[in-house]
Amino acid sequence: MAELLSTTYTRADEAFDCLQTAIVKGELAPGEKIGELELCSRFNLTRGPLREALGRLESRGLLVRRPHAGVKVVSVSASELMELYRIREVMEGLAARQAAERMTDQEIADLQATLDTHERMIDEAQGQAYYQAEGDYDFHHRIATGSRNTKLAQMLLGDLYYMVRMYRYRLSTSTGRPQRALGEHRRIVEAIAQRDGELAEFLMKRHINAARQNIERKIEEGELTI
Amino acid sequence: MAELLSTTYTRADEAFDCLQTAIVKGELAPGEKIGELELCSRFNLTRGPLREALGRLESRGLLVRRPHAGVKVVSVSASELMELYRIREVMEGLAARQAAERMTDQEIADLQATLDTHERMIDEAQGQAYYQAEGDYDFHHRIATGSRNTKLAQMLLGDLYYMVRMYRYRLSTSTGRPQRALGEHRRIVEAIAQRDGELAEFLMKRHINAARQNIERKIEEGELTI
DNA sequence: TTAGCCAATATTGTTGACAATATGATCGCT
DNA sequence: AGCGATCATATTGTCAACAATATTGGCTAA
Repeated sequence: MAELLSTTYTRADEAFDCLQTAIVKGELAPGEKIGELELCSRFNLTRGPLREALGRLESRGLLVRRPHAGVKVVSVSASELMELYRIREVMEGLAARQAAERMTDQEIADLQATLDTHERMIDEAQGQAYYQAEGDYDFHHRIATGSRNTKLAQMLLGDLYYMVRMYRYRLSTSTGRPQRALGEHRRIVEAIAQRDGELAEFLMKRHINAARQNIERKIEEGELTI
Repeated sequence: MAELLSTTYTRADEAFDCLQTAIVKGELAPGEKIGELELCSRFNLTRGPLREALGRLESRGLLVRRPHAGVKVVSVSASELMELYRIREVMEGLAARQAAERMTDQEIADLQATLDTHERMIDEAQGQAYYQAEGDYDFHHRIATGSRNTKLAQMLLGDLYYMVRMYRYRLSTSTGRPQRALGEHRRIVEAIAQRDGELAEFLMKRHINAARQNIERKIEEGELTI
């Protein structure tokens, strides 16, 4: 189960994907100190590719490595998670502004269709979890790529989202407010459709700020523990 | 020339540093396809640590790797360089705002002293190049760390700065305007000293925006070619 | 009893050899 | 003569053994 992609898929890539999803899904607990050979047997890998993957993961900030002492998954504190949302706020605001300037009409139409799908899922109620977990990231993913800013998309999709998703899985109890979030999404897309970059940036920043405050409040109320 | 740091320094770290500085200084030209064994002989390394370093560099976006085809240094177009400045604008704006809220009085005093040093260097005229190359990054570096936002500092210092510095070296003819930049720096520090985060963010964004427009203009005038 | 030191051990870092694959040139065919 | 396929080569990907080092447990001494 490897040669599915047209481009050749090396063992190191496989190791990287396995470890990344394992960390994101919480199968490797934060703060857990884990040995290389244990990881090898667990994912049927050999140490060479594994070490290369570990280097990449470390450079992405998902784990830390002390020489001769082993690797351990990063444990992000509540305050650090809030800092991630501050970064998302400004970066996704920029992405929304540039997306308003550069997305094609077709992409915008697809984005609106995506929101329709999300709405149906929310109406069918059982889709709440899906909406929060996947739908939300689908929306933000499209805007990041729509910005046509390669490095921006790379940083958002490659670095930040995995850190945030890691905690979305952990505090799996959906953070609520799907209807309100959908409304915010709709207004952002409207601004993009009207090519109003300034408004799109403002709305996106406020949207992420609201999500941050929502999580912050739940943490303070003790509903979520990190 | 290796065991200088208190923490143990592995060959992979050495390889990573060597390659990174080589790329930044332009010793490895962008677009250049380079073999692993050539890199090994050039930096007195063996392939294991080298490959680990290559993985890290790739994940940071400084080079691309195609399986069985070799690595090549990324070549950033002029428009992509401008996109990097857009990202810097929002991220460093956030850094300035958080620095205004969180830097200690001592750190702010040090920052002001740093600017005095820069001013002396500019007055002594020959320091122009230094100021632009190192002094500017010293200033931005201090603010990034002063934000107390670990991930933000990591992304700015680890990813963006190396990409930008890479082109600062290339278009080595100092991009000019040191006096104006120094004045902008001073005003940013004043806002931080007054704990006015909103103003600090505004001034920082305008500062970076000005730097971007300056480069953009020089490129259009043909003074700089990328 | 506890604190500090030392050694054994297990883990990581490194190395060199082996296997798989993309590239480039040569040869044959149209 | 131009184009395509095939094969040799060189480079990368992978593996397993060796060396170096941090940790852990035990021991000694205060």
